[in-house]
Amino acid sequence: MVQRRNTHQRQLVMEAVEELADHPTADQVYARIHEREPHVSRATVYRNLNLLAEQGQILDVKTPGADRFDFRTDPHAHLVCRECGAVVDVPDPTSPGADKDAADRTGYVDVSHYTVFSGLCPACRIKGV
Amino acid sequence: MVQRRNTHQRQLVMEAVEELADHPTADQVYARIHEREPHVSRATVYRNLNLLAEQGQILDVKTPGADRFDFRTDPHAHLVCRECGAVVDVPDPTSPGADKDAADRTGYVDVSHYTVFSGLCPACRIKGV
DNA sequence: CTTGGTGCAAATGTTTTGCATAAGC
DNA sequence: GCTTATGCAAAACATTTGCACCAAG
Repeated sequence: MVQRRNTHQRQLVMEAVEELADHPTADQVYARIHEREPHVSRATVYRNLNLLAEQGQILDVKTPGADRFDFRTDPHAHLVCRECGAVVDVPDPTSPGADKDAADRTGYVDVSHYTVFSGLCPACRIKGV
Repeated sequence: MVQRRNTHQRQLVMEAVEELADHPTADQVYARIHEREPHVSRATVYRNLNLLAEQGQILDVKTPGADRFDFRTDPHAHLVCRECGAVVDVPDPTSPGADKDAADRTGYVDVSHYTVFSGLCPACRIKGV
C-alpha cells in the first residue's frame, strides 16, 4: 500500500461528504469547501474523492449526469429522480451471495456491485413533468 | 406519442448495436457505422441511441467511463472489468418485486433499476494489474 | 408540404493531468 | 529531505445543442 498523508484538504473532503449527507456530487462538495476555504482547488477535491472511494471510506455512486458520493458504506442502494436528480436511500435489493455468485460464473475476482433505481419523485410528479 | 420516422440512420444504429453484441459504447457504435457510411455524424448516433433506449428497444447501461448499449432488453445485469472495461452479462441479482418495493417505500413512481457489478477480469488478473 | 431528422461545429459539463510549488512524515 | 499532495490552468472525454438544410410520410 502506498503511503498516504493526512492533509487538511483530505479532511475537508471527508467532512463535506459527511455533512452534506444527501449524496452530493463532486461539484457540490467542491462548492461547500470553497465557501470557507477558497484556495482549495477542484482538482484536489476530485483527487481526494477518488482516493477516499478507493480506500472504501466513502461510496462512489455512478448516477446519470455525475457521480455522487455517500458516507454510508454499508450495503444499500439509491433511488434517483429522473427529473430533478434528488436521491434517497433504499435497501439493497440484491441477495447476500450476489457478488460471489457473479464471480463464480465469470472468473472475475474482487467483485462488488451497486444498484441504481430511477423514478419520478413526488415533487416532480405533482409538478406534472 | 410523437411521430417517429424510420430513417436509414436509425436503422444503422439499431443494426450496429445488434451486431456489436458486446455492449458497445456510443463511440464504438459510431465507429462501426462510420466505417461504411462516413457521412453519418456522431450527433445522429447519440440522438438515435437515446431515442431507441427511451422506446425500450435497446438498454442504456451506465458503466463507469461511458454509457454502453445492449440489444438484450430482458432483465439482466452487467459485470465490468475495472481495468480494461470488458463487459459480461450476469443474471439480475435483484428480486422480482424490487421496483415496486422501492416505489412503495419512497413515494416515487415509475421506478426501474439497473445493477452494475465491478471486478477484475481473468485477463487483467493474469497481467497482474 | 409539413415536421421530424440530419450534419456540422461549437458548446457544455464532468473529470483528469502536467507541472512547478508546498507540505506531511 | 524524500515524496506525496496541492493549485492552477489546460486538456481530455462523453454528450448535447443551435441552426440551416434534407427527407420521410
